[in-house]
Amino acid sequence: MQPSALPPLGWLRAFEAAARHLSFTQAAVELNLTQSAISQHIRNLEGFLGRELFVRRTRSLMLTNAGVNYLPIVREAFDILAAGTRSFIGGTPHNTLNLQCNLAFSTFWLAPRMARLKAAHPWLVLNLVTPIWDPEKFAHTAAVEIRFGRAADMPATAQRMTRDRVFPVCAPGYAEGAPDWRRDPLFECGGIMSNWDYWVASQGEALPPGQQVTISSSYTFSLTAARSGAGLAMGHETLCADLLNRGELIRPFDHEADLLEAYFLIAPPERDATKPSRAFCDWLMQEFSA
Amino acid sequence: MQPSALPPLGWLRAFEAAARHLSFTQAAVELNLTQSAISQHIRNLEGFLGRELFVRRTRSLMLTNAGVNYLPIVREAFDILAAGTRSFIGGTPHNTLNLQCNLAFSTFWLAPRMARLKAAHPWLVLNLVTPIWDPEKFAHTAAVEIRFGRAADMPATAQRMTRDRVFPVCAPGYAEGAPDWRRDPLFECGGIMSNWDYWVASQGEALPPGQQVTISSSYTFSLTAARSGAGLAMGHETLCADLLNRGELIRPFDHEADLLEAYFLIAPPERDATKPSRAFCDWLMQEFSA
DNA sequence: AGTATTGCATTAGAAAAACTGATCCATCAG
DNA sequence: CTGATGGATCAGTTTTTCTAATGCAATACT
Repeated sequence: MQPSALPPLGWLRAFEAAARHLSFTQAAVELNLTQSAISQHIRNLEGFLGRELFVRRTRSLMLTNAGVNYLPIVREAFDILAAGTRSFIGGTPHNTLNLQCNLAFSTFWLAPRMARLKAAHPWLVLNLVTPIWDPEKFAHTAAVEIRFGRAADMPATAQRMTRDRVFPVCAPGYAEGAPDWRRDPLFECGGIMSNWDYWVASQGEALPPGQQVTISSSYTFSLTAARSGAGLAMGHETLCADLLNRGELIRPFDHEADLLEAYFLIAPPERDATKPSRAFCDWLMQEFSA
Repeated sequence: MQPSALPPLGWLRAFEAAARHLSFTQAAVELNLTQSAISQHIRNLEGFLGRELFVRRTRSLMLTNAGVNYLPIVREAFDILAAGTRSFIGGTPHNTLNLQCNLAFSTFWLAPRMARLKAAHPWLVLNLVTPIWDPEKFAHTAAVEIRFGRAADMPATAQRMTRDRVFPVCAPGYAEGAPDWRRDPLFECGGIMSNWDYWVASQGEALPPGQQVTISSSYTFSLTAARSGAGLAMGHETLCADLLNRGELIRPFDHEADLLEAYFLIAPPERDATKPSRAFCDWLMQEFSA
């Protein structure tokens, strides 16, 4: 982060207010300043950014395109700071939870259980953040994060939620009911240890030299490929449970192995948890223990 | 927004740096200030918030619990401002796109097509923001938003993507192939016009007085209910296409009606679009025209 | 047309803040 | 016991922010 790349808060605040009112004078009233101060702040900000933010016509004020694009950025940052600071100071308790998790968990585990969550905590507003193809970026955003990986890679506060098994899965009618992992197309997602090599090795065998595995960047893709009948994917017990139950996927082989990774819950320490984060975490742990 | 509830940017910056280095002196070096200045800023911030942020022990510095909780808020706001401002000024071009859309679109349309997107733009990093049970909160965050609703409710810049039809859907084996919308459980999501009443009325009939519709807060829920064999849901052509193709849902009745709502793409104006947003929007429109 | 009004720009100076440098104090290492 | 480390404090300076007064251009009104 290059902190020097940030304009002073006051300039931004002036910009935000002026953009909202489309009037420097009005903005000045709102911020308890003079119109002169607003004018200067805007000018400074424009100088800083190297672009005009407003079109000043004699009687009316308009945002330039640049202004239109910059406004949401500023708003967002303010919202976060304001909401965070307020709830921190002890003002309005928020009922919104920012939750970060990966696409596969969101699609195959969370989405089907959303109705249950809603039933348990009707007041809870969830905001789901799903970084795709960028698992490294652990958002500062989210109050609660669900992360997939090995225990060793987790921070000390992470709580293990799952203890999975892995096994191949495919579409019901695939290969007329006679799939063969030695020949058929195999799918898996990159960056995890519990892959085809691992499963095959766990029964004392090895993939034939010619047998290639298609590696995708998200678990969702490989599961989707298998579901659409493209081949065999390595299934994780927890995420596949629903699909197996509904008969959208089947297990063509009996052999299964331990999933070396697991889903972990990373949440603020108990005593500082907010109401939404506590409610969600409790619900989550309960779902997993059931 | 109560702007007076925000501490000055400088204080926060000092806090962020000090928390990172766990040292006022180090933070001072990073920010090109004196240790004295950092110390004062932190003290001011602590006074403002009414809580201690650090535990000062003679030789070492620790964050308090309050500090630990406040840090992510500050980081997040900075990240947004820094990233936004930087890309705005024309520094590092970002390859990340923040996209906001609802859960149903994300689950039933986007997720299955993610592999295609990845193939078309391998460099693109997507960050999906899915507000659940709070459709009103249009994130300022997202550079691109996909919003569902009536044309009249959209901003002028919104681009219509879909022109859908609605029709009932249910699980393949439901009611032994003889479903009856006059009697069976009906599901729909609240807040949209193209509901059961509308579809029934469009063929000149009316729901029997006793016939109740279960209203859920998200389209995903009602579709999931139907898919699991709980009853009949009102299907939208675009979102159900995949499920119908895969045979997970069927259309028990022929009659269909126009979907009064549609999905709209809300994106920055062409000339100010960033590379990721342009790439994504182009891909999206192409998918829909195909 | 002439005048009043509205609204942003500009300037100089006052007020407030941020910052520094010197110094103090507590703790820890040796 | 002594020196070094690292934060706290304070007085004074520098910088930024803000105001008040004024100017200017365009519109509204008579």
